[in-house]
Amino acid sequence: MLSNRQLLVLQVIIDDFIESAHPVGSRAISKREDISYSAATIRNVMADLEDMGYLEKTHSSSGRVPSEKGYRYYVDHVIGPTIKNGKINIMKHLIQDEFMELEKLVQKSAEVLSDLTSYTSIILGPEIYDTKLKQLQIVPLSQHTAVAILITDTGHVEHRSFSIPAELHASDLEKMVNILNERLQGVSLVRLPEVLNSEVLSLMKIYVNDFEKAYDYLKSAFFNEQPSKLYIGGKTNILMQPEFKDVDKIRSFYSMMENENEVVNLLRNPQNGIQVTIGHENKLEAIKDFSLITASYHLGDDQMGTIALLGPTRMEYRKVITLLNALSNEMTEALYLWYKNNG
Amino acid sequence: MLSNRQLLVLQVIIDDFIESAHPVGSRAISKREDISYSAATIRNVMADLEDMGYLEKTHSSSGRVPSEKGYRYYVDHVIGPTIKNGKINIMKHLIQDEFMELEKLVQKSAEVLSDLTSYTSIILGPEIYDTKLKQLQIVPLSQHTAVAILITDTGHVEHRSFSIPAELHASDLEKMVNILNERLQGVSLVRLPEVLNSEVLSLMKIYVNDFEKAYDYLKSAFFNEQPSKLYIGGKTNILMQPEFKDVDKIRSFYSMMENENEVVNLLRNPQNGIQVTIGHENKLEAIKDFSLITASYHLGDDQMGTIALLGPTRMEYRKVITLLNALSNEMTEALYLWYKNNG
DNA sequence: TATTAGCACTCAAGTATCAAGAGTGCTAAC
DNA sequence: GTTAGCACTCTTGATACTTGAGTGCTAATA
Repeated sequence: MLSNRQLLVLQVIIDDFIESAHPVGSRAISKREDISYSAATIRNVMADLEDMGYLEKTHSSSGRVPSEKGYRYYVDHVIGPTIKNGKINIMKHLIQDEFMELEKLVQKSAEVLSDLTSYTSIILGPEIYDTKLKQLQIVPLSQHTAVAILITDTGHVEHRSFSIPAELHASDLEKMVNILNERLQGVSLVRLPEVLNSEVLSLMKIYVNDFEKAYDYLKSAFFNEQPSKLYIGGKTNILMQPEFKDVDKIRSFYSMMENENEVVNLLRNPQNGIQVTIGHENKLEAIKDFSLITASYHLGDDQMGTIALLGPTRMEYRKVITLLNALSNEMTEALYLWYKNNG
Repeated sequence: MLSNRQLLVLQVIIDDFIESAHPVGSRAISKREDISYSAATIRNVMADLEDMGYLEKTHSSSGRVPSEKGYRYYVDHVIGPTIKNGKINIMKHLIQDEFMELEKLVQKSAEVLSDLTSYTSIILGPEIYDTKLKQLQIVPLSQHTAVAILITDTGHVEHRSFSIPAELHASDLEKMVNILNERLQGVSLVRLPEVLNSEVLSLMKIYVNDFEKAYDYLKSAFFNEQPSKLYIGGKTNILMQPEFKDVDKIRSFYSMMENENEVVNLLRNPQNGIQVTIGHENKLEAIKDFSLITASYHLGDDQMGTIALLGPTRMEYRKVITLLNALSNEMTEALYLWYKNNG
């Protein structure tokens, strides 16, 4: 347990370092208005904090720098309790645009978020779990090709072109689409493959010649790859940070960002609320120098998606956490409204 | 006009420099098997080439480095004549996938291209000028919202969600869609706004209540923004190049790449064939250190799109130009086949 | 006359040395 | 318990020196 004075010093050092990116010395601290101790006293406190693992030196006679443990303590005990559950109305003007699709809205939010901080923002989702199939259409383009279009009740549209096998007759295709629409309308997307197997397959056997081929086509066209909707904003922001002067670091960061799967895995956040992962707490090698703050947004009980900010461990935690918390609330609210209008 | 010897030396220097990224000295050249002159002779030649502006020194006693004029000469007179109009079958396996959409195919090509070189690849298009509208659909999602879907005869799908104004009745909406489909089917996309104005507007006046509102909605939903289909591959590749150690350069490069419009403008290439822009020949400040090689691919007479590679001025011109030339041929052929199947 | 060997000269880049400054830890005094 | 004082450490930037690669020029050579 830290004494009040230790806590104060830790806090001041972290605040200072977050702002300046330079190691903080005892004299600088003792000069501050809110500190009434001499440099020597501060030095003693700092030595204690270092022994406890909250601070580090860059070399034997340097000022102190927060360790990851220090940041952890700072986030958990200093910032955490002060966060109010507010909103800032970042998205207000975005939501008002009636043409705005859900996805555009999210994308826009990612941009705003990265502009507001100087970090990289990542937004995952929304994955609407009880999204239901609204309509399935197959529009023939020519004798050999057609485009399949899947529309959900949330206005999300997926499409896939495919060639029509010579064996499959146009009439069969039509029948198939009719069966599918009849049986699958209103079925939630996650249950689609299941229902397809249990209910539709048998029907197709009866009515559609060469149903297997058709079925295979259908399945591969829609139900294989679930594209994760990932929006990244401000990828160049980390280049502003003094800790990323090193080209190798930059490269490993950008390589990671280009790999969607890795980023998605990073964000899969089982817990609710704000989640802070500092430096080596991150499982991914490429971001051992980074901190990642994630927040989820919801509709009802289902987690819908994740907003995150990625920056150096020397991050403006207070600002970022407040912002992310607010935005997550706003998005939850916006989704609720949006959904009410569309439900 | 350069003498044979001068040309030889220029060529050797450029080849060497492209490979090593280090200034090339006279001794190194004279040691080469294909060079039978002493270092002193080479020095004289180099001095001449420098006077003519084809070479530069990095400092008064350094080896020589090609100037932009040098590269220009090299590209125009050394490489240009040797390029054969070949194909390499990069895309062969890509095209065989029957599910592949045109856009995916292009995207994949961009990836392959950047993997094959160590530069950044940019592909624009395909913009199919005589793409025709196949079908227009409006699927209501709820009382207040609907999603409009536009399908072209090339299998391209655009969609936009919008809210239905209270004043607009469902029956009107339906009527409108019917009118639109009837009148606009088969109309080429570029002529869409025009035909909309001339033919459809008057019809709508007659049959649809509150046609103006509906018309406005429609227009804003589809005909405003023409999304340019831009695919970029290997953005991290330039970080491998030794000339981009400087964080500022990296930042300005990535900032530019994030701005789609700028990139698109870069590629709008009025001419056919391969186009090489070296260093300061580029209009965009951010790529004054880069060379850009563009090639167009076609269907018939219309230019359809552009493939490009962006790398340092010290680029493997021979390899890149050969590759791009081949790929442009392949894409033209692939499009032809694709179109034949779909026409 | 064209080529080459030789030599003095230049510059970049790496290395060593030094001084200044910021900061520490410890001790002794308050 | 707090602080002043002091010796000590380490970084940083400046300066100088060395080395090596490379040049330009001149005079000798084929």
